Amino acid sequence: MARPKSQEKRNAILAAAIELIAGQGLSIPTSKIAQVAGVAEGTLFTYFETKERLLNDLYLELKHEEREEMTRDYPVQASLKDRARHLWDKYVAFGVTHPSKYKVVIQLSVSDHIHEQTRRLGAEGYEALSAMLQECFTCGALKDQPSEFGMALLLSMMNMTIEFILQHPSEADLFCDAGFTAFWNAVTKI
Amino acid sequence: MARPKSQEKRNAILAAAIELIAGQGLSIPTSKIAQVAGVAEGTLFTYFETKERLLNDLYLELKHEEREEMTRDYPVQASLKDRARHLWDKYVAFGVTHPSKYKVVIQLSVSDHIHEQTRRLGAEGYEALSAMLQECFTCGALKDQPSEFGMALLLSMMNMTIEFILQHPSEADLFCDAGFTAFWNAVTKI
DNA sequence: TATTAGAATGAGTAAGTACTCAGTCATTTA
DNA sequence: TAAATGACTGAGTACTTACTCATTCTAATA
Repeated sequence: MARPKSQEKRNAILAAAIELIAGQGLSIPTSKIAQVAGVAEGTLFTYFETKERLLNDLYLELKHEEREEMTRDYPVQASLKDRARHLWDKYVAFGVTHPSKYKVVIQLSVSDHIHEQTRRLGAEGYEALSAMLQECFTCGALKDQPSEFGMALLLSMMNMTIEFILQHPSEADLFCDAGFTAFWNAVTKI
Repeated sequence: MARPKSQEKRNAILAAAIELIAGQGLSIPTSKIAQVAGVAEGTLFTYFETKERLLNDLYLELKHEEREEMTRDYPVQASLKDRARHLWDKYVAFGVTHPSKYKVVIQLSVSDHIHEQTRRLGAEGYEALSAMLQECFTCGALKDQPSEFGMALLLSMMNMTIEFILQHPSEADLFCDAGFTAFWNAVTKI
């Protein structure tokens, strides 16, 4: 029987954190985040115990969004190549249309603020993707490698493509295509 | 006519910064760096005007070392594939045998501490590599892409390989090989 | 409507941090 | 050897930051 926390405020804090971290880096003060979110600094700490917790929660939130975006409308019945292409396009589109979110995930990933536990949680839920990759591998030059290798390869190539498009936005489709072709050749050719 | 600065002390400061940043991140205090380097905090500031300057100088130093390592013993007369393989092996070996240096470059790259000017300086000196890449492209699926795309692709695949090996050190050679095969297929197949 | 749990506030606090500077010392040159 | 330059030192300074807490407000229930 009391005032409930508001999802809206929580989202406002996370949104402010995204914009500020993308622009100014992880050392942005909590006071600034609260200010941009339109709440008092104390309020930030009723939603997130510590700044570290805020960063870890933010990381999970973004990873979750990424995964949702990738697997929305996944064409289960389509050919292997079309399914791979679907994931590729969705992930790249997510990064390109939300550059701040993309930058924040990257910054958090290489920082020392994200706990091992958080990383593990963020990497969950990719079973379908992993299975698909396994399938891609079966006849290609990488058929003896563990599926984690393929996953790492795919992720790094998608990230490279996003970063390249962010620097050369006028030919986004061209580079998205080129990136996928490179990946497909890397994985399926002998 | 006075006491000269010592290259040794400068190196000690940079070495301390590498180890500490690799382990604790960029927010490591200058006092700690000075302490580990075995000099007074004030001394650090006679070698580097500001912490930012220290980070930018460190970035350039590491980029330079990377490039030196890559191009040492470059087999100018060898086949295209052998030359590509040489660069691949040297770069990956550098990252794997100097994980702290590798981690620091990556952290600096995505941070907001490195100036545009510094980035440009760090990217200089890759003309030979760029020409070689152009040659790799000529008959492959990526023949219409700019050479920067190939460069970005190569770099991201090498970094992925280094990171994967650091997590699975027992089969380093296997993954180094797999990574190169993936790259070669990505770039030369149609 | 009255009660109450607990959300919201923001000035305050304790702990750092980058950088300074007055004094000391080492090295070079005249 | 003496003078002069500037490197070396580390306590001190000015500033920033994550987090607290006494107080005020709000909404859900009895």
